[in-house]
Amino acid sequence: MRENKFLSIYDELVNQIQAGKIKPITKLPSENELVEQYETSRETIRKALNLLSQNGYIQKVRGKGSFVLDVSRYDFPVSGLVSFKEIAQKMGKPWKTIVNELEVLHPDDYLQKQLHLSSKDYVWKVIRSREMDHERIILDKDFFNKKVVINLTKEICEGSIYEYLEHVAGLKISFAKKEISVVEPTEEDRRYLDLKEYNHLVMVKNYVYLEDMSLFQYTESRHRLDKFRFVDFARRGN
Amino acid sequence: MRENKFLSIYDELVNQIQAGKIKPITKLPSENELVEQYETSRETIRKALNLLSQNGYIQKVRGKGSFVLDVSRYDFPVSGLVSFKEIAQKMGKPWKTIVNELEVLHPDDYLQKQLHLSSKDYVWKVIRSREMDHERIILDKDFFNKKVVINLTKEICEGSIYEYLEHVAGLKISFAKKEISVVEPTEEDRRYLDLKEYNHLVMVKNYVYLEDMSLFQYTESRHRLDKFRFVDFARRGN
DNA sequence: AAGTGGTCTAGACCACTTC
DNA sequence: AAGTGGTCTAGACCACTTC
Repeated sequence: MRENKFLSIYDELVNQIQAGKIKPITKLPSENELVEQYETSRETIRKALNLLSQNGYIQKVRGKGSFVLDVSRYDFPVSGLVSFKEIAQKMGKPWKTIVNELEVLHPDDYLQKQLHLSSKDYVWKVIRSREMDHERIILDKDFFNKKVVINLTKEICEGSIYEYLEHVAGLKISFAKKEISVVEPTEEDRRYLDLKEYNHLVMVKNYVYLEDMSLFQYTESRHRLDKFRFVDFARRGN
Repeated sequence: MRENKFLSIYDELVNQIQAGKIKPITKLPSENELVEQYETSRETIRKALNLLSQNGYIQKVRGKGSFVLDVSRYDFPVSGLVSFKEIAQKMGKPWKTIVNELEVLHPDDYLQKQLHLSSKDYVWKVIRSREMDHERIILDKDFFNKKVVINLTKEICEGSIYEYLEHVAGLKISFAKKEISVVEPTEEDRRYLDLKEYNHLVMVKNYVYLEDMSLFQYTESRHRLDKFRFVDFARRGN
């Protein structure tokens, strides 16, 4: 009984929806019925249902009830923070990460501005090529505040840096801001990517913040045009 | 006193943060203090604070308090549903919408699949060029289920169709799914856009759902590479 | 030990939908 | 009139942080 009550109710309902035990378009039991089923209070049931709603599992309609949405249509994760490793594994394709550069240096002007640092600070610079189907299609340029990320190795960078930071280093990532735009490739891009004839690439800037509100990571993910795909799921209001 | 209590508290705090009366990094009054200030219950204060947190205004830390984030850094709206009109006005540039095509027709195979319709149904087809700084940089191809959107005119399409649908037609839009990818321009794109030498464009597919869970709109927004920008703000966990 | 936010309860009144 | 979800209250206990 360690887990929160509303979370375990949420988990149970998610499982039933994903297993197809509760079918799309059908109505969930009413909040009062769920109160009896789970022997809890209405506010606790409502917390579970609001989570389901926020995550796109149900649609609540005042006066009517909660309806199950067709989850099978959303083939991509809702969350905005997804690692290359997760995506590659989901797609079931052969993938590899190549660590091109790994070093500690003082941030240049641009990086000072992105990470809110001074020229006397230190940052980790990690340049990695992401290979899928034997083509290098993504170039990830990660910069970490050295004060926050003390230690990094080639082995860590070949796996998922996120997994290391969250589970081993114990960092608590709270939010991230992404900016997507299209740019012309640099010499570096041509060196580390199999760019083919494409003369543009999609750049995803990523600013990552910790729980204490400090910005500790700036990343540029540079994607070959033909392999780029981004999915966003936006709810309006409640 | 028509508005919800938690919403008016939320609005008041947002105003104070945006006006700089509550400075970034400073701590908000504790929940118990706010309970006294606003003469309400703690759960109501918590609803207001959770909204602030979800919308990126504050960061709550267990045992410590709620901290104000630096809002000035997020120059773009958090929400995923933004109309061209809103963006253009925000940027303060001269803009115009040109309605190229407006008609009712049976959906073709592709559209039947996108909108889950049959060949016997009817859809509105709206093709609009979006002009900013005297260049046509976005081509919006909107398709609406005729059963839902009964009436459309050239005048409506020249403004914001969203505004019309939500405020005049009374439709309640609940969520939308976006897919961003890069494609080669078609003959249609070349006809309706000032494409310059670019031989790719960014395509944003948009699936829009009503409150009753029905999919009623499919849109392709086709952006000239150099003018495309998308910002996403993702919170992790609570 | 005192203060913080996170969870939970049992009750109330309300607006909206259905019949 | 009965059922639905939305808001609100006044209280309780808890885990975590600070001193």
